[in-house]
Amino acid sequence: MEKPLDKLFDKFLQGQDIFKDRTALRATYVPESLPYRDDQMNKIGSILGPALRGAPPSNILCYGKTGTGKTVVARYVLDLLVKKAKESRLTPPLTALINCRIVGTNYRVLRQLCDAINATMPDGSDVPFTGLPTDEIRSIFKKELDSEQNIMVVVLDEVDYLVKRDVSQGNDILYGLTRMNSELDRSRISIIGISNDLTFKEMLDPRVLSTLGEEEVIFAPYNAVELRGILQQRVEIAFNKDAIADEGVINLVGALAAQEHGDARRALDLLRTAGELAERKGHVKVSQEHVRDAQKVIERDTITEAVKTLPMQSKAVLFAVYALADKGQNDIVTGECFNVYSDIAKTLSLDILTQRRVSDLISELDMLGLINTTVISKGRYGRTKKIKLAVSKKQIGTILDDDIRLSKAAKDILR
DNA sequence: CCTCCACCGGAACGTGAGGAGT
DNA sequence: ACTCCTCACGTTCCGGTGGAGG
Repeated sequence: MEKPLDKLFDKFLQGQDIFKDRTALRATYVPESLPYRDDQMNKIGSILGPALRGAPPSNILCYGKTGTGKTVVARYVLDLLVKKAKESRLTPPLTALINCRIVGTNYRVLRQLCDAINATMPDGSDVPFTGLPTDEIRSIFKKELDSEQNIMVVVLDEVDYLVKRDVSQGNDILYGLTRMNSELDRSRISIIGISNDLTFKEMLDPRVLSTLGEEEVIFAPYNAVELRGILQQRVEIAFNKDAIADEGVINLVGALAAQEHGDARRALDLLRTAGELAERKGHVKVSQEHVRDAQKVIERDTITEAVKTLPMQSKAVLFAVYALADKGQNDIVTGECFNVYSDIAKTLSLDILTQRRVSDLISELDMLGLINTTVISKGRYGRTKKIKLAVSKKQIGTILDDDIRLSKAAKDILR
């Protein structure tokens, strides 16, 4: 008698795996060479170079859209710098890579920095997640760093989030970091800021900008040809020979990603998902069909994920927009949205938030890309935000229906 | 040209959870 | 037990504003 799983596992045993090393397709993977980014690498390298002789490098700001290789270049150059220093028996610079989207507050940034240099509390215990005054953690960090003559290179990935979340606080954090050099005796810090947002500079305090933006490096999006080159490089590491059906597969992935402003991360994601789809279906080769399916899967997953992880109040607001759109309303404005939201919140026995707050939630949904909003003026009839769903009604509908509380409320609200 | 609507969005403040030190 | 932190999430208050209609 044949067990159903036998066949499946046999396939894996036969070694007809599609992937050789799928980590090569992940965003965190740093390949041995980075094609098309020589200019940027040289520039960053020449700025950081003095660190090898113990001189403090200038601060750098890197700009470029997502998936243009900013982070990977920074990683690559830093790794190489440390390696070179070790080879020549010099003290390697200390490094820290902080993602400001995740580590978004002054305290947490400082804590990460402490972690990176193994700074500890006076009694030797680890620095706590919370509880200390920020000043204190700051001085702990300074003391530890200054205990020897150190050069520290701090990479602040996605710095724009720091400032966007709270302009004055974000500026404080950056100002505090740039000013720290004048408070240190022996050591020096230099900062590499990485931003997706080109307008980010405008939000910066001039004092911060002048020190932080001493040097600037621009990362242009990859074009379709370059994307193909990158894919080619990774395919050889990630996939087994002949696992890709034909040239067209890579061309297609490159073309699709090029449409998305040349996002290489996206391209690699697409390729990996396509490979996984093929693998799961038991196919031996990745075809263009798989790539197309992968694109749908990725899009659906990101939206579903975004909606599911939304706080209840935001879901209620999103649901209000959905309900209005479902009724065939074209011009949804904040006022209406708030009214419908109030009803929903009531049926769900949620607290009813103020319109001011709901307005903020709407802006958040906009930033997440779930809705689109534009501020319009209707003259005599006021000024408001026009709201549109940014994703298909059907999709939002099915996701919201999955939420038991919401789907119950839906029956009451939708007519 | 002026008015005035219906909001926008900044600022300051309050609350309560989560945690540390004493 | 009590004080002192940070921080997410909300509220209150309010000055600001693009443009249809008088």
